[in-house]
Amino acid sequence: MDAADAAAEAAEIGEEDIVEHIFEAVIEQRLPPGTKLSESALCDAFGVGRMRIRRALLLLASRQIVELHANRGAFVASPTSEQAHEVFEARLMLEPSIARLAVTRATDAEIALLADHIEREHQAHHAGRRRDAIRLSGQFHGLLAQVAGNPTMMRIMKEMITRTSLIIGIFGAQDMTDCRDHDHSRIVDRIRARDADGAARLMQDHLQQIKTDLDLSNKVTTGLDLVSILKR
Amino acid sequence: MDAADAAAEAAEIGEEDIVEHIFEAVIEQRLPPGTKLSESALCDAFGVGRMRIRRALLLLASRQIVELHANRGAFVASPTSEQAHEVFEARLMLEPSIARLAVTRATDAEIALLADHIEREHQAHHAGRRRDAIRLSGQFHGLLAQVAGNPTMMRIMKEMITRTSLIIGIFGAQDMTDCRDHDHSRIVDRIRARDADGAARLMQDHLQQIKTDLDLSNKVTTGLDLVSILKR
DNA sequence: CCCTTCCAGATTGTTAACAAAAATGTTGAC
DNA sequence: GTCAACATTTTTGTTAACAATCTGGAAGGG
Repeated sequence: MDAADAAAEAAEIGEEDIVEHIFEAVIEQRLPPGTKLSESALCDAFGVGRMRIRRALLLLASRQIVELHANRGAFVASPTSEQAHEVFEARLMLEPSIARLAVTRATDAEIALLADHIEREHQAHHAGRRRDAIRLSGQFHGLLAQVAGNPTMMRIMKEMITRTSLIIGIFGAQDMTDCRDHDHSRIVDRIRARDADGAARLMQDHLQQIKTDLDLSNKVTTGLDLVSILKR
Repeated sequence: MDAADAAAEAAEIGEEDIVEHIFEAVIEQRLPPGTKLSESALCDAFGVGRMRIRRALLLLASRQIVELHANRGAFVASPTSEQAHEVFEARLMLEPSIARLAVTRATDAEIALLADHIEREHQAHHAGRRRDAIRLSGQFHGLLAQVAGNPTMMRIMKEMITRTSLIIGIFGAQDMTDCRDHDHSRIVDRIRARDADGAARLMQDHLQQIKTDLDLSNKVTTGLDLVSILKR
């Protein structure tokens, strides 16, 4: 259906669209880490030539969302526990500051938008729509970066959020729903109250919580590991 | 000579090398903003096929170092004053924290490396080797990110540093030597003293100083501007 | 029975020719 | 003489065929 959908769009489908599509799929954990992304498969999935796919994969690789192995193809990235540490360290540096900025710059309309987003998160969570809940949970952090009003930062955050999805897919407990929407709700409360320090601290606690919920001693699920495991 | 040099390497020259080379040239302000990067020129500059060049340009575009205009070609990016604001806002978020991390993690050997680097900055500055001074000044921030020990952050910082070079090229005064090496020296002093707060504050002041030295009311120097300027 | 070696199939990487678009230069009419 | 339309040239974008590499399995030997 993806193929039909994409083919229906027809006309012009740029590599940016493909990148966006794959980003979404990774965030929703429909593409687990280590999944092979063969060129021919993607070609008739999106109904475009090999060149576009190749460029899209290169862009995704430059964003650390896929890994390119020479003569072997493209695979959805499998972050190591070290990389997971890195990502959370970076997010802990950035996102409290982003929350501060959001407090400063959020218009009433944007606050309403955030509240609405949280409502949808809440609904998806209670309706058991796990996939939507995961996606919305990630998108909340992206929305916050958008409210902060810095496109450069947004781009960085989009990468971090997506990589976090991969990390949770590898190291997270199965019942874990990424972020609890309650944490998000409290952050928006602080934004509404124009409490920059409070929002920053809540964001820090929130990220710390997510990180400690992970089991960073687990190992990767990529093909190369099977080799090293089964070699014994 | 670049062509001969690159051709001499021969054998295998990956797109990463090309990207790195262009990064360096941009940091040293040998490639001013708006410079056209025609494929054929790059082809015989690096002695590789058009495909490699194309991939390198795409990677550079994904890092906001070059702009790709459809059917027009690739140009060295010309950040707007808004984008300049964004970059400094992001750096002001990141680098104080990076400085803190560096204080925590720097080994004695790394501190010696930083001191050595500053010495070279000092020499280049006083010898009037402007190009070297600019490059070393930028590299100091990269080195600090390296000491902080987070590759993900290093990648982000490399992009920020390079974009800052472009920004200074557009909005900076001609006599401006990017960062004064004295600021860097004081930061390393704080690292040596294991004073995280001090290092972070100095870094913040340092970046703020650079930003206020810019004249962000200037306009771009790209081809499109000539049109609007000469139209009168 | 297991291991190594080799071959067929499939997939990726590269090259070259081709198509399309933009920039440039020229001609002709007003 | 100036402007506009047209033709040429250059540059970028795309496609398709070709080459190189890896995967998986089968055959052969230990």
